[in-house]
Order: sequence, then C-alpha cells, then structure tokens
Amino acid sequence: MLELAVLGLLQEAPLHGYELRQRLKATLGTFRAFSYGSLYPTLRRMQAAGWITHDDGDATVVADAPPLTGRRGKVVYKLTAEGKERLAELLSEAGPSAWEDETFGVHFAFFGQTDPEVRVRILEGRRSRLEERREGVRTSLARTRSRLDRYTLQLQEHGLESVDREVRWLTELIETERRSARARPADPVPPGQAGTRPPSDVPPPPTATGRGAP
Amino acid sequence: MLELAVLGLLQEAPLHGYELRQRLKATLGTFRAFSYGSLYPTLRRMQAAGWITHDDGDATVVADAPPLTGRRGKVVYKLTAEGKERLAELLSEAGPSAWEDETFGVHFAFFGQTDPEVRVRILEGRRSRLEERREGVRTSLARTRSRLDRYTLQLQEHGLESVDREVRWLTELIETERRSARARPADPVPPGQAGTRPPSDVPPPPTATGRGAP
DNA sequence: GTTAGCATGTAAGGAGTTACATGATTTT
DNA sequence: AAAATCATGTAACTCCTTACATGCTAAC
Repeated sequence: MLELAVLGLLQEAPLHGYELRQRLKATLGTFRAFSYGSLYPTLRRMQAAGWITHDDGDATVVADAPPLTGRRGKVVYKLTAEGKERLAELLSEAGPSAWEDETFGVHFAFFGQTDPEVRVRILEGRRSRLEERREGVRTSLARTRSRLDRYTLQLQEHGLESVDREVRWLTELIETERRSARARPADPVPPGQAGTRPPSDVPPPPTATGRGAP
Repeated sequence: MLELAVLGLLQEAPLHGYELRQRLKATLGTFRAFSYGSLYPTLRRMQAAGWITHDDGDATVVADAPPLTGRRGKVVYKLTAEGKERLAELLSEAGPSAWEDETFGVHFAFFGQTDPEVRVRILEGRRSRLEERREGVRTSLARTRSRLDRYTLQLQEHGLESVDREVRWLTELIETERRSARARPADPVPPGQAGTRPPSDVPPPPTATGRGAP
C-alpha cells in the first residue's frame, strides 16, 4: 500500500520523506494515514529494489562532516525507470488487491494515472464486494435481529447505510466512467500492457454531482 | 481487539471457536472480520492468561486415542472470574483505545455491557476525533483543491461526507444517552427493542451525579 | 461413499505502529 | 536563546493474514 502511494506521488513530482507524508495525508484524506516509522523504512526498501533514487537534493552538499546516524539534509527521492514500470504494474492490477477496504482508497487516489478500463473494473469489483457483504449482513440481521440489543442493532444499521451509500457513489462513478469511455472510444489496451497514461489525458466530463436516485 | 470481542461474546454465553467466529461476524457486521488464524491462537493465549477455560464440551470424552495435532472435538470456552474482571477493565476504558477507527466498532458492539458514563465519554471522544480529522482535511482541501485531480477530489469529498454522517450519528446517540441518563439516573435504556439482555451486573453508577465536561 | 460444511489448529510472514533518538532550520 | 517545526532514522513489537494441514459429521 505505502509502496503504491509513494510511487504514485513520486510520479507526479520528486519529494523528500517528510513532504511525502504531508502529501500522503492530503491525498488520502480520511482514508489512511502512515507514520514516519513505516515511511522511511519503505523508502529504503524501495531504493534497494531500484524503484527510486535520490540525488542529494540540497545545493549545500558538503561532504566532510561524517554522518553520525546516517545522512542529514533533505533526501529527495524520484522514480527510476524500473519504478515507473513497477507503478504501471501496480496500477494495472484490477483484482481484490485493488478493491478491498484497505487498498481501494489508495488505488482510487491514483485513478488519474490508471487505465480507464482498469478503473471501471476496480469500481465494479469493489461494488460487488460491498453488495456481497451487504447481503451477508442483511441475511444474518434478518435471522438474529430480535436477539440483538439496541447497540449492536444500531451498529449494524449504521454499517449497512454506510455500505449503501458507498454502493450508490460507486454506481455514479461507474456511469460517469462509461459515459467518458463512449465519448472517447479509441482505447486499445493490449493485454499485459496497461498503465501509466501520460499525465493529463483525462478529459473533463461533466461532473454530475448531485442527487442519487437509487 | 479480538480479545475484547471474545470476552464480550463469552460473557453472554459459552461458545466454541467456530461458533465464536460466526457470532463475531454477526455482531460486528461490516466493521471487522477476523480469521481463524488469529482467533484460535488468541483463545490459547487467553486461556494461558487465565481469562477463559474449556471443559470438554462433548459427552464423548474418550481419553485413549492420543491426539496427533492437539485435541479434537468441540472446545467450548467460557469466562473465568479473572476473565470477567479483564472484560470489565477493557469496557471501562474511555480513551483513544476505545474510540479510534479500529477499536470503536468493537467497543460500541458491547455498549450493552458498558457503564452509561463510559458510553457517553467514548461517543464524545470519537466525535471530537472525527471533527478534528474533518477540520484537518477541510483545511488541507481548501489549500490544495485547485491542484487536485478529479479522482482525488471525489475521494476527499466522499470521505468528508462519510465523516459528517458519522458525526451526526454520534450526536444523536449522545443525545439519546443523555436523555436516558436524565430519565433514569441509575439504569438507562428505556424502550428501544425487546433485547433479551441477561441481567448483567453492570458496574455501579449509583452516586453518578457529575456531568462530565469534555 | 463422497462432497460440503463443521471444527481445530500451526508456521511463516506482512504491514504497519509506538517510542525513541538525533539534528537542522525557522520563528518568536 | 528558546521553542516550534522541519527532517531523518532505528528497534521492538503488535496484530492479524494466508496458506497449510487435519479430522469429524451430516447430507446427497
């Protein structure tokens, strides 16, 4: 997860760790937060894997003070070619790894860099997942409703309404995607090769925010 | 978390692992799911800690076939005295450990066994937490809105609406709690549902006069 | 008599967190 | 010159998941 988020952000611009975390917060909003304690080791790991590099970002490169606990001064990371490949690979995944609770938000946040067909498949995957879950809970609720206390019931119902809301949201998004696809028909997408679109080829469809009639 | 959930469920009735997991699903609904791979080790750990015991639930106790990979046959667990103490301790916690994202649902699910004052403090704690988060996101959104792409924006807004919704829900719950407290200074929950609450010994709020200031 | 669901468990490991530790730079 | 904020990093640990492995019991 963090890995995808980092790659996605670095695709947009080179950043150092601290800044990366701010952007992470701004990008993922209420969905997820990462601590430095996981960010920095991840950056190291990703560098070891060859997906990112840093070229001492500050102009003040003085090479004599021997670093006591590693380097000091900003370390600005950017993607390597392999990193871009890796990002493309992650963004082309249209399976559970993209639509489960913990992962969906991050994938969605980088939909701007995701192939339109993959977008739709992820949105639909998530919707089915939620509908499935909703069915399970509804069934179990129907069977046990009378035995549940006030609070458990409240929890179930609030949960169901949340799921309903997200399903409606997804449905609207899917429809918008389909309309865009029809408006912009040419989309080859050869198998095995999909992913990083050039940054700004997202045509602005009329953002139909407003009422949702289920 | 699993620990609290298990204690809470076993307080209501003795159960074996498999059944426990079904109940977990039914009780927590959309909020959380646990796998057997975490449930069984947790049961072991809790037994080692002295909070639960099992007395070989099946009538068929034949003691000669040496168990190859541990015991077979249902293992019905129930709370010990220490387990009840531990549960009471966990249910009396009214801090972040009770109102963060991962924990709140489980604590809420056992509000029926929780002291009314603690309930209100947890609800208020969660509400402040969410309001704080909402503020952070709103501020950051105001600053960066123009630079965000369509999808990131959608994500932020959906997130904000979800938070808003939960805040409203909490506010209603808090008001209901306060009304109950005023209506019956000792024992709350007037109508609501026909909950076959076993007369659980809810810790004493007899001289409860202090209205908690946040 | 075999499939499906009930039932219990282990081993390995993923993905993060908290708490700690340090230093540089900017603001007051 | 103190305080706040920026900036980087490590060590120990928590908590849960996946995949595997086994066996019992009811239904078809």
